[in-house]
Amino acid sequence: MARRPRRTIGSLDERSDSILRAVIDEYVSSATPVSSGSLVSNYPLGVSSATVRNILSELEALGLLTHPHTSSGRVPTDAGYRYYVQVLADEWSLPPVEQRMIRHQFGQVEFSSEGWFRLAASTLAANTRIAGLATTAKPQSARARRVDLVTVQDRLAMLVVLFKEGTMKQALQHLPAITGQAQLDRVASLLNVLAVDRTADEIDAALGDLPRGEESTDDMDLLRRIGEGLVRTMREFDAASIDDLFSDGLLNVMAAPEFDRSDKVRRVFAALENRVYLGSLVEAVARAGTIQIFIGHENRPLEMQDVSLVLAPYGRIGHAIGVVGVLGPTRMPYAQAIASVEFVSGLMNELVEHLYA
Amino acid sequence: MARRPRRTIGSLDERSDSILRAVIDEYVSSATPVSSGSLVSNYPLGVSSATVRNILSELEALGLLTHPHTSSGRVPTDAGYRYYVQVLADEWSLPPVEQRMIRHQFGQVEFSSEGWFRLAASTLAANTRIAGLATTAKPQSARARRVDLVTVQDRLAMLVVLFKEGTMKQALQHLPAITGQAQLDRVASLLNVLAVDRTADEIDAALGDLPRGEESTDDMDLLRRIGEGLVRTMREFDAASIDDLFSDGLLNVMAAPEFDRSDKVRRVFAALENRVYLGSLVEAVARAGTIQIFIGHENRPLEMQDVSLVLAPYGRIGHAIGVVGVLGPTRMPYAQAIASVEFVSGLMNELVEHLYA
DNA sequence: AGTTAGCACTCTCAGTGTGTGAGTGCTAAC
DNA sequence: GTTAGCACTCACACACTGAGAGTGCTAACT
Repeated sequence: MARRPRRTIGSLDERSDSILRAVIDEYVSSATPVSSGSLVSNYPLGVSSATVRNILSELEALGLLTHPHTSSGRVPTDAGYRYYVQVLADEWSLPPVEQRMIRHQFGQVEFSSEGWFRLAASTLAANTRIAGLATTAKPQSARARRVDLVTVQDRLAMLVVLFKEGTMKQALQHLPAITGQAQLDRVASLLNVLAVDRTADEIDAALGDLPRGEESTDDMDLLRRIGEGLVRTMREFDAASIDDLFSDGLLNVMAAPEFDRSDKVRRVFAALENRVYLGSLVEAVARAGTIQIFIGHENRPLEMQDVSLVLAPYGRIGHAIGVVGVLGPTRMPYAQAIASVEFVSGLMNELVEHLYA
Repeated sequence: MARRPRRTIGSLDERSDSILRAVIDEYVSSATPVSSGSLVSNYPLGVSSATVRNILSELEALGLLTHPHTSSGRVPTDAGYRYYVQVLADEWSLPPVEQRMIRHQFGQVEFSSEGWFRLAASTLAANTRIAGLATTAKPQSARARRVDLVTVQDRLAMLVVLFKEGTMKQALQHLPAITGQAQLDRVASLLNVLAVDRTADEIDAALGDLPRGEESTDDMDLLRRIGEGLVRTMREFDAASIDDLFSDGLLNVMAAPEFDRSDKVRRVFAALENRVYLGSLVEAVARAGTIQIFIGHENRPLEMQDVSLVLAPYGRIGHAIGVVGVLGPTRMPYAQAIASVEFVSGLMNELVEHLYA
């Protein structure tokens, strides 16, 4: 042990590193506990299985590996994966062929409000063989780009808000009196003057500044009323940390042997349906401004503790931000996942940049 | 056998009916093969288990029941369920308390493009303990209610189409030259004159009728170009038989014992992700104009052959039609499912009627 | 000292019996 | 036509077994 540098958590000697890397690579691809013997025969370690065993038990003492039972091979712990992504996996990058292919696909798809997000999710799923996720780009405080009013019934109108970031919302508006499309058009153009390029708070303020009192006309009343509806709609939009979530390849995850029984799968799905935790992750990623990895027990909710997520933000800091990433069993190909997610988020960045330059 | 009326498929005698009903009810709630003994002790049949056994084997000979193995109880076949929904289950209806509760919930929710559909799906899921489904109401040939053009970049505009039925689509439009919002507004109002209340084909025809040749102005060129984009967008919308599909309670289905292994669940999910078959079902239901039930092997795709669907249309025939329904294991509470689906589809009918009167 | 061969030990896993209980189908009596 | 009685079948749970994989330890080697 004197010939090798001393090891502490966060910095093992080179040989331990390469053995840990080998264990994880092997386990990720085989999904079965890996034995000392299989390591020496499949990896150029240059030592015997006995030596490997010694090191394996050191790694186990450090908490990076475990033992399902006495006579079985080693399995990485969450801490092992964490060390792997932190120290061992920072070199990998997506092969240029794949990069070109993905770029090409993104070039193909027409923008259609969802097209890119679906594509991002499905690209990630196809590339990593686990689940791909993508959220729409959402600003902290959305700005209106255009507001429209359309009659639905005598006293019912549809308010359509198109945001600067490309998404839109619609809401029904009850009207105090029978109102024709002509009047709605007038009010809509007033509302546009008031609202375009503004946030909910700014529109609210502008509404307050409107002349009040005697000279108030029908149009003015309606403007105020619908303006309030607009502010409410925009505030609702602002409040959510995820606007829309696209996923693809959940079937890949279900196919993993760790999810052979459906109750395991169910837990993951339950977690995905409850947007609260995902929202908090998205916020964390947006705040960090860079790729983040959440491994197994690092996830708060019990039902997410045997999955890992790799998430990266895209968009413009301070403006609209969305997140793309993958979700899979803790036993996932982290290096590849990281590379893919980083590449796709970079691509999404370019697209956003290009579209809203 | 002389005292009882003769039995053929489609009309059993009363006692056989009630025993079949008992078998199915029992199996639906217990999920285990039901024995002659459990029937006599849980249902007021008034005969001994031996007699029940005789009838059970008759029902089996008719193909309505099976035997997993010699010494086990009976399990309904798909044909058994079919007989059940056709002959035995036509009396059940939703208790008034539930009806009021559901009505109330629908009253609560603001219309927000998706609200009702989500609610329909989740109501059905909650009520039947299986998965609820709802598609948006989609016309065969959509009519535009309003068209909008918004600048995105110098040579890029967003075309927003709001349909009469409440849904909307957006698509990017490349422009031949740098174009300001003012010009886009002019073109949009021309386009509205041309397009409002018209179908894709009608708009296409109207575009053809536009004056051609020398006097063509910038606006006219743009109008033609964007009009074509509009027609394309509308035709795409028309082509799909499902616009949007909302589901809730898939977790309920996963919890069923028949889906304990995740590969079974996977098949169902795969089937749901592939919209083609679902689209064909939706079309069948819309064509029939009334509730339709698809049991197990009656479903074409292999991966759907151990689930059943109960689907009912809503909307206005000839106009927009959507579908609500449930999906669950073939072992589902059909009577309750039928009642719930019929009630919710009725409710959706009212809402549509009210909104687009 | 670090490394390695050898070996005993442990534990899973697949295969095999075995007994029990549930549930049927048949038969003969009612 | 119905039913009690009974033989028969079969899944299931349990225990046992041997084989194989893989470890941890020890003693020898470099």
